[in-house]
Amino acid sequence: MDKRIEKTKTAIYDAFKATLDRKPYADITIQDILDESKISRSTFYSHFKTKEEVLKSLCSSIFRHVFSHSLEEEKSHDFSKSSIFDYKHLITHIFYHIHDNHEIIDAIFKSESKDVFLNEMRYEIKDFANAMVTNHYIKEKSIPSDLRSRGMVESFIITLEYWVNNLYKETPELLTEYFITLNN
Amino acid sequence: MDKRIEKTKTAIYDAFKATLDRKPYADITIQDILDESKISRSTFYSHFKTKEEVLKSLCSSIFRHVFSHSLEEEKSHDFSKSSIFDYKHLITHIFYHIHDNHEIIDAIFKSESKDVFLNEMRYEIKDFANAMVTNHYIKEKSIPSDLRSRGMVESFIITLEYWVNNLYKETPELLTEYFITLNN
DNA sequence: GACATTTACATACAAAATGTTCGATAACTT
DNA sequence: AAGTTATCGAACATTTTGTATGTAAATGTC
Repeated sequence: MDKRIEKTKTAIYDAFKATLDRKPYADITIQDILDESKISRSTFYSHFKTKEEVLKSLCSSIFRHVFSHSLEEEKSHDFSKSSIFDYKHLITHIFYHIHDNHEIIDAIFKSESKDVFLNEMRYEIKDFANAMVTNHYIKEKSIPSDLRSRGMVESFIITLEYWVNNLYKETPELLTEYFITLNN
Repeated sequence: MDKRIEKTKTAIYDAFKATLDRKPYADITIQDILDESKISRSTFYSHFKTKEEVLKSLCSSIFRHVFSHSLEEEKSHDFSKSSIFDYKHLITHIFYHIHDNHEIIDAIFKSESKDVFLNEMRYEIKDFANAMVTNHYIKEKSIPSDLRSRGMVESFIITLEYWVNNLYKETPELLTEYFITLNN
């Protein structure tokens, strides 16, 4: 990968973050990002089409870090054979690594871009939730399994939201307990 | 209230809905709304500042209808003394009246404006969830009560989402059962 | 280290969207 | 019927967007 591309992209990301600190997301224009990053207009458009694309790309890069680090620290990645305790560890790890990125996450949570961030997160943790449901809730017939796994995704989200709003006072371990409780 | 104001506002709402049918929300401009509604530019700005304001206003008008109708059909409005069965009836009513508005809701759910809609809904049902939690989950100490009620709000949302995506195949009564199950 | 390729840059530009102002006209309220 | 208020339409400056240049600089490859 060309170094210049990475340089340009991080410059755009940084400019976006900086602008997000002093302006609501809706008011941010591409022009703002150009001014802040000192990147030329034509260069910007050779990488992104819209500011939404910048935000999505930024969010997915955050999640790449969070999940790659979380999975690294898990010995077993074979979720088809894993127990509920493996999930607990994994989830706790995820909370830990989310905390590593709390600065940008705090900024995003204050803005209207929060929903874009959360939707990206829903997409990323969808498969985990499906695996958990199919491995541990098979017998339950009273509710469709995709609804159950959507509930699991949402439980994780609101637990995270609670944590962020509560200034990360709880430990990741306690947060995981909350998450488990929300899903019986 | 001046009739002209209502006329203008519904013209703007209708134009917004019509435009949403053929364009993604992000691409809609105020100019589009002006063209579609035949409302003059200066008139628009005397009512709304942005298209986001239009959307929010539209959403809250939908909820006003849904909830006012739902509450009308409930005999007891005193939630501090109501049982879990009263809530079941109320929730079922809400699902019924949501279905009455399914056309615009379907359009919104397909667009990026879905999040604005859902946030408006979260705000509207917050108090119900709080009431349900404080009346029926008092003893539970294993989880903060505001987290519990946030979970209740989100359970409602994903149940609704499931319904919409499933083309309203289930009855409101069954939906309510799903909702209850998601909250133990 | 020289070379071909890719990227970034500065600038310019047309088209579109935004937001505000104003006086004339029409519709509403009381 | 009179006075108030909303709409209209047109004009306008400003901002934003998106694209198209040719040139300079950085990069990866051999």
